[in-house]
Amino acid sequence: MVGRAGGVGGPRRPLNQRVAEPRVIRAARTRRTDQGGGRQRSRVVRGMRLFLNSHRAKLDKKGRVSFPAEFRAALDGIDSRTFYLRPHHMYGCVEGLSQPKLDALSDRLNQLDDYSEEAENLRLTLFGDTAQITYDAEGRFSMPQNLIDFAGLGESLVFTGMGDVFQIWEEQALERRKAEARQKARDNRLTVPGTARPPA
Amino acid sequence: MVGRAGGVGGPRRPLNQRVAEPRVIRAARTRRTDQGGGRQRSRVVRGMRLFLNSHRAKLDKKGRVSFPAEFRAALDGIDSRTFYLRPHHMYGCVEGLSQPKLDALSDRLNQLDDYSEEAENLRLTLFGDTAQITYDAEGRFSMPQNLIDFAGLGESLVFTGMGDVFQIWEEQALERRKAEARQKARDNRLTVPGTARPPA
DNA sequence: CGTAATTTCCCATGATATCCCAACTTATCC
DNA sequence: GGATAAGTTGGGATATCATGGGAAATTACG
Repeated sequence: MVGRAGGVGGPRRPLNQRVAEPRVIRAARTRRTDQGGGRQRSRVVRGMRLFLNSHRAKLDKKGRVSFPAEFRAALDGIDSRTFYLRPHHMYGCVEGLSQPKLDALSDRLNQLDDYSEEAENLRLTLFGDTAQITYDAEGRFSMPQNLIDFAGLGESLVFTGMGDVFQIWEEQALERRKAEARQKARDNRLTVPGTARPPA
Repeated sequence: MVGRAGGVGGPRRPLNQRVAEPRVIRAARTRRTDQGGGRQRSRVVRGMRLFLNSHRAKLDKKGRVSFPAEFRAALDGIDSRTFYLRPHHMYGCVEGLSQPKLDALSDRLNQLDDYSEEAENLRLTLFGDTAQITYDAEGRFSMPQNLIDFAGLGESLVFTGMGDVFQIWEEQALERRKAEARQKARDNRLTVPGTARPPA
């Protein structure tokens, strides 16, 4: 995997980019949350495309970073330039969420009893360090300093699509995390739960 | 309720003055999260944005503090400069509520039996020390002395967004609280309950 | 009712964030 | 291979935010 070492050379295409494919990803659009019974973990909002692939980017002197064009296109599907960034609670990276994703989380948290300890802990963890971000006409946004510090972001960082969310990593930390994920996926033979589940 | 330390006199409004009666807000628990069209949030009034992130602020010599611009923007969605502050009954911080949130609480408390012990305890806890606050044209408000004392607020304090409410903490106390919440979230793998639930 | 204290309103300034413009690089199309 | 479009990068101007101080208005007290 080569890239912009020292600011010179290297293709600008996303990391591990494959040959050109149609940009519309139909699976996401046709998935319906009303299929099947049982628990529904998340909603897919019509028009929103998935965040896919990994994209290298740079922080400049003013703390600005270019939001990857494909991620902008994903948000374009819901006519939005706004997303949310928060320190990940499990990994040393920044988690990115779209407005619909945040709204879905917010809706579910609102089902909890006010002033329960569970609600207080979840709200603080999910909202207490979550920054609302809007990218500008050039496709850039200012990365909050506390997130730079938390994830150890340097000049080079990587946006990693995770479907309906994305993550932002320091490059080396991402490599370690990916290796761990691959190993665990192999160990567990990587089963993906279906959507229809019998009641508990 | 005593007034400003070092000063004289109590609250400006008579003790038993009633606040405006709460407006009717649909009970949150009976509304189903909308899975189809636009974003609708239970218990959240349309136009009101979430309180997010953490914002450091300072108390000045006159007891004024700048209400964070993003929180002003959140209230702007409902065309309001008014919010409510109360000592949190679970943590050593100040809780902030919007008018709609206070109204929603009031509405739910109105479902309780009048003069029941539960209602008396909840009403006193939630309303007995709640101050109505309006920020001025510069975005500042005067922090009530009893809240400064209760939360141990010094010159530096932090506004923390919790979704539909916010909290105001002394900086070190917030860090401890956040660490606790993150640990609890990790212990529970930050599972946020889904929306389709079997009856209890 | 007069005076003192407190609160609210108004104005100015410095710092920071956002917006705007231009240039460069890379990818795509013909 | 050249032209064009798209994406990225750099810098400066402008707008917004936070802060400090004082004047005016309001409230409390004797």
